[in-house]
Amino acid sequence: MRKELDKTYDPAQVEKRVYQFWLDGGYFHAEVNPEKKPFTIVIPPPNITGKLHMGHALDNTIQDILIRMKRMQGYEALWMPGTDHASIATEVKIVENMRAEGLSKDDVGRDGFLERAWEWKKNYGGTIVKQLKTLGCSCDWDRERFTLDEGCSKAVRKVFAELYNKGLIYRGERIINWCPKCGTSISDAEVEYEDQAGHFWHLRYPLTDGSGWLELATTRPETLLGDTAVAVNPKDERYTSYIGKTVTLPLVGREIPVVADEYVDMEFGTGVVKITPAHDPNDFEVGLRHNLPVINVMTDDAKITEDYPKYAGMDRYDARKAIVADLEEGGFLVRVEDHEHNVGTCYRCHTTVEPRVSLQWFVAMKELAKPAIEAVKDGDVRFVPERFDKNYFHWMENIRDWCISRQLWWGHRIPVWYCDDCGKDTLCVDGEPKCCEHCHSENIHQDPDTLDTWFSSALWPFSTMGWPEETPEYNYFYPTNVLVTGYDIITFWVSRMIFSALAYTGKKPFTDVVIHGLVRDALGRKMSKSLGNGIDPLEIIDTFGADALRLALVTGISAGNDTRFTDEKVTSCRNFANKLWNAARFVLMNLPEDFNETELPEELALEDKWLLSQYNDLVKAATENIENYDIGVAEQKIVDFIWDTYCSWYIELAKARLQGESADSARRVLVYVLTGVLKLLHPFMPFITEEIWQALPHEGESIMVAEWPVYTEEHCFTKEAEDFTKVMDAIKAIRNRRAEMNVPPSKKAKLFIETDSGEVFEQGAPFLMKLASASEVDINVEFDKAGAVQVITDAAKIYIPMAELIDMAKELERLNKEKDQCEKQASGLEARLQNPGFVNKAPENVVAAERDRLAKLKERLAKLEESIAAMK
RNA sequence: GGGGGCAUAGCUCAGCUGGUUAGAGCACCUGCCUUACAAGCAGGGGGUCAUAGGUUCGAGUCCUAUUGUCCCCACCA
Repeated sequence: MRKELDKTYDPAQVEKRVYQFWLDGGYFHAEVNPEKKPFTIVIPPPNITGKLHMGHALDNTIQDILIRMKRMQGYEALWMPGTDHASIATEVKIVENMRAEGLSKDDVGRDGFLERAWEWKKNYGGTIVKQLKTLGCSCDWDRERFTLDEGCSKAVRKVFAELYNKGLIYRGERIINWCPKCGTSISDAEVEYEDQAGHFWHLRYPLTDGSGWLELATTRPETLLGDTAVAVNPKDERYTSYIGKTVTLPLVGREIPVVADEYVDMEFGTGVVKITPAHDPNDFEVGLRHNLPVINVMTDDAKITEDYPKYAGMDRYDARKAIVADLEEGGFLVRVEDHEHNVGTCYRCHTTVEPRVSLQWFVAMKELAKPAIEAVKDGDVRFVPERFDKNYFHWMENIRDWCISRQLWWGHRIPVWYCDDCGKDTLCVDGEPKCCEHCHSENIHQDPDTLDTWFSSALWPFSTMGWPEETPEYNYFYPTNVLVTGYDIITFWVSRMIFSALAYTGKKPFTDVVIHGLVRDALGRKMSKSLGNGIDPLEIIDTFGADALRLALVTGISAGNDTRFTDEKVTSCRNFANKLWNAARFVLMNLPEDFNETELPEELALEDKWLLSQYNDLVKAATENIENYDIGVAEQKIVDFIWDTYCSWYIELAKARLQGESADSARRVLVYVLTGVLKLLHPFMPFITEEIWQALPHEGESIMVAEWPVYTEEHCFTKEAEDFTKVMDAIKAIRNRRAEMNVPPSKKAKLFIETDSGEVFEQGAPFLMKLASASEVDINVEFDKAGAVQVITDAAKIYIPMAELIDMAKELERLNKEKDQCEKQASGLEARLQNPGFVNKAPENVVAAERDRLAKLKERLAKLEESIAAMK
């Protein structure tokens, strides 16, 4: 007996089972296969600290849609999964956990800490992977990778060594962004700026020679302790005479020079700037130009150093208060203004960063950026939508050296050892060096720092393929085809993958970069922890099913634009799943037990050809849309086809046939087209489509590996489709009229049709009876037209004898109104067609279409006039 | 300061290289338990496509300016 489906689709009892079925079948696994063309996507590796949020859900749904379609199209489709060790995020988490036990990093030591971190990774690192599985992602889990696993680490060390040997990685004292809370440097990209209300303190610094003072303004008075100069613009005549003199630093008493530097904006403030090279990036530059000393006044946790006993140990903000008070007392404070300014904060913890001079490792970016810019300019790597290349160029063209060392323990340790005797570096990418390679001293120690997380994610597209080895996977699957990610991560990750890939593999990492927007809440707000407006995808899956969630996420999306997630959307997607489910139930209920046909019948009826024609067009359009990454458009077309074309029309049409002679061929068409649209829908809604496909007559093991439908000339039934549209138009027009007159469907009425397409309407008669409440259909026969309702379409004039229901005056009014509209349109068209500009310059097909339209309008007008005349 | 997005029905959004009468979903109104589905069916109302110019035979679509709004980058202390 054929499997009975429940009346309502219940995703909960389907999804787990189906996913396991796929896993058991090994359908997600891709292998090097010279017979097939490869298609590869690498997953943006989620952080092991992460929980699946809507952003992941969208990102991975899009990837799954692409990879599932390509797999069905016969590509060897690899979706490479994995996770990111997320140095700061994870380390912060471990530290928090330890704090709960009353322990600090120093208490447990480096090895003890790493042990805990790996333990944590073991316990929780897989959470997000499990969650991706509930979403239905068809990743090749056999190949799952981790940025800190042996292979990735090897790639990291290899790259470090290459850059180091080329002199592109260097160690130096630079001003960097320091997060006092995380206790580490962070790169420029990791700084987020936010507006904060602050103050502008106007101070005066007395000239050492006692000839007066210079007034300047600052937003950070506490950095005064580290001032090593005061600067003015060389062109500023007000201050020319001061250049070369010295001022005495208030509270500190240090004598510091007045220097001239272009950097100073004469228009801003007083035109005098205090220079603190150790705590401001611009001041640092000024300091370099004028050979100024760099005086660091703060500790790692942003407290004042011991060098200033009065303020030592004070937090930078407490020190600010104390210093301002002292300045005021000393008569150095002129006035205080309110001042709104942008301050940099740590992207992980949002603590205000402290610019700080320290010894760090950097990657020299200028040279690496060049080919990366070229690759996008030449179109080797393509952003979708294109406009994001502007962001990319801007970033790449103005790039500064990348600070890659982090004062953290969780990550790839810098493979450099320092000699305690000669002071030189020894690089070692394989294990530990025995001695210093310069003086052979055994007194060496490894750099304690680790690398920026993004250093390893930058290698992800090829480190996961086995690089630096030339593995079969690397040769076959790399470069990858598509990268799918949000616009918020272009600079962090995408740009770094591009330059890394070009520099180390000599190949681009991927061809297309598909950018999607953010998933916002129903009010258009960013989902955030602090607002508490986040929607948990797992809860949505529990309530509505993974398919509904996936469909809701891609409904109406367009590349690069944000989308809103609303209850209504996911509800209607769930409803769609149910609709499809019931359509399938209907088809199955009408299949005899021994029915196993998957092919079309020899003889196709008019409506079959119409449906196949529509379906054929859908196949072409949807495939092209997905290939062009117009996921939202493809989704809409497929859903519309299923709901409207297939369910509302064809199933209803089929009902008129299923009891009769052509039942068998109707069944075959139903099954054929349903199977086809299930395939088209499968990338979007993998679970329900598999469940239904299995219940239908089918060949093969799983819809996942069934053949993707292809457009075929054979099913271009243009003429038949057009003919059948005439019948549909008539049905719609009749329904419309009956609804307007409030005639219930139960009240059947005779139809008299006058038409030039008699044969078409003969074939359509059963459908007029079923769908337009006709009791009988007479075509082109004589009858008494008096008192009949008249329905006019392009192809026919239909009379419904319902004298008792008609208000003749109203009927006449309606006909006149319709006539007026027709005339208006016709005269507009005529004007256009008489315009020589239009006729001569517009393309032929456009002109022809307009002519055709006018002809149809005129026919219709004639019918209307005739009807009006008859009523008088 | 530089760059970019968006502005279309009450709401959320589609609308590809300019070409019929601008679409969908939700909401709203009317009528239906029509034997797959009330998570459904049939029908309906509702838009001077932000504003002002321009290019064109033809503009929601291209150009310029304006307004509003959001974002990214820079960071004048």
